[in-house]
Amino acid sequence: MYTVKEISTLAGVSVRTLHYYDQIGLLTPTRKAENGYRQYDDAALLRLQQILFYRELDFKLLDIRALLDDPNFDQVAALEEHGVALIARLLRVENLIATVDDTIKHLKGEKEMSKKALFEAFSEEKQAEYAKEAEEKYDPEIVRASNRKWKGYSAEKKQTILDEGNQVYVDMIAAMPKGADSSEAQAVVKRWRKHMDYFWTPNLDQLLGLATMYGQSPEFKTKFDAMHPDLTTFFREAVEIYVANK
Amino acid sequence: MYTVKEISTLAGVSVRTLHYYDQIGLLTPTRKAENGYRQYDDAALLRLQQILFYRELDFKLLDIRALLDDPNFDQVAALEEHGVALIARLLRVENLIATVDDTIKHLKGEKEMSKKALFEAFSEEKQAEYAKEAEEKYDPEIVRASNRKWKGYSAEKKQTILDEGNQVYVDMIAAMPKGADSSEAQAVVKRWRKHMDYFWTPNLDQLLGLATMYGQSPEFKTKFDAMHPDLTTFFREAVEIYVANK
DNA sequence: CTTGACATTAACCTTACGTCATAGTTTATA
DNA sequence: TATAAACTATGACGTAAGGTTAATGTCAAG
Repeated sequence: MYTVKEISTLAGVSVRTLHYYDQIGLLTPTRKAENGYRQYDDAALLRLQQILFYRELDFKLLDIRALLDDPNFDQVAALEEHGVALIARLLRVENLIATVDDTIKHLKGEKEMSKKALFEAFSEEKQAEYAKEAEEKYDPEIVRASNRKWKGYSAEKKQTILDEGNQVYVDMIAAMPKGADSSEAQAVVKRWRKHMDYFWTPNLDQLLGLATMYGQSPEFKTKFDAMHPDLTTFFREAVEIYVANK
Repeated sequence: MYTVKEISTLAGVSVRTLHYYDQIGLLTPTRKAENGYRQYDDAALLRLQQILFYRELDFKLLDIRALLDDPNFDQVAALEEHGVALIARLLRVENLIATVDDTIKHLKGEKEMSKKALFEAFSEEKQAEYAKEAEEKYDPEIVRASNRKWKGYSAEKKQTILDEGNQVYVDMIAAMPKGADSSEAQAVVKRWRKHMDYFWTPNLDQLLGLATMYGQSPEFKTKFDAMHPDLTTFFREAVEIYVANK
């Protein structure tokens, strides 16, 4: 048997919260001692864990109560639905982070930003985009598809594609003196994106992730460094700008 | 001059919200017409945009008011601080998504899970971990440091490191018949992680990201496929298991 | 026998609005 | 021009999930 304090520290919730959960009938103590003290057993503790789990998923407490008390409730369906919502949330947070970064740069005078760009992160279209993208991202099928795509090419085709890739890097080096934000560099990024399409179709986030990884893997770094010492940095910068300007 | 309704639809907020913002002095209308109607100009619209921006970052409305009204407020500092909080949020959401996936599998009977694993996502240690990781992730210095590290090696050293890397992949292929969760495969992953250390020190998230990217970049995929057709898939699986077991 | 840690209930406070209710104003239409 | 539809205003209450006192009771240790 645990006291409120014990449960409180074990589960990391406040005593007030336990009182409240008792009050709304979400988690009633196993029994009450003569002195009126609440007492909880292991089953109660487990139930609390479940409550916390769903609470973290932004379920309302009363919904959680209904869910835990109704044995007919389809937990899997509810979770899957919430999984998509979570991915949308993830995308929104990622977008916010990018906006924060951009705004800092903007305030430091390192970056020009239109009012539109500054605030489009929470437009309705963006929200819809998050939702759509979330559904795609949640589908593991999409990853498998990209693997199938590559496997479908013949050996020569593969070689052609790789050669085309190398040409992109060569052109990128040529564009370096003009700056990462030059139309030349941006055009190369665009071609690179198109090139990636032979394999899979990365979204903007993934595109940036790829460019970043190019600078973070020893193997790649070596190859790029051999072509030009500043290529990885420049490449990432150019992609960053490309992504920022959508 | 805009009416409440116009602003409301333009900015995607309710009329009630505008009333409320007026009430707390966060966004007072440019002027009030004789009939008492609120009227807003473009400046007000811009201020509303700023309000929405900070609101989205979870600032309290009264803090936003203070922030926007005080010209001495250090916006950059506030944003940077909030950037870290946002990354922590991102990590938490990522963890939640993983937990949801696992829980679904668990409910479908596809996966064994200890009670501990089911609920560790919101333990205090985890929260602390998020915060710490967020600070690291947010610090751009860390990226620059990894570049410096690699540049510091001599040419022979670099070659040695790359050879060691290839040896890791060869050993990984050798471990394939035992399964991705075999101690052999896991040991190779551990070595790979250590190997990466020559270049930078990825955290678990980044490790997984790297393994994923290996399967998503044509260049890498080609190299790996040449060694063994299932290497990328197996490699990622093994890293996934490694990361899951921390 | 006192002190400090812990327990109880009760009641008000909080945030950022949503939701009526009531009433005046403007605009579109019959 | 009458009237309905649409918009505006203020005021007041409601909400979720507890936080924050306050007043009081209980228990183990010194």
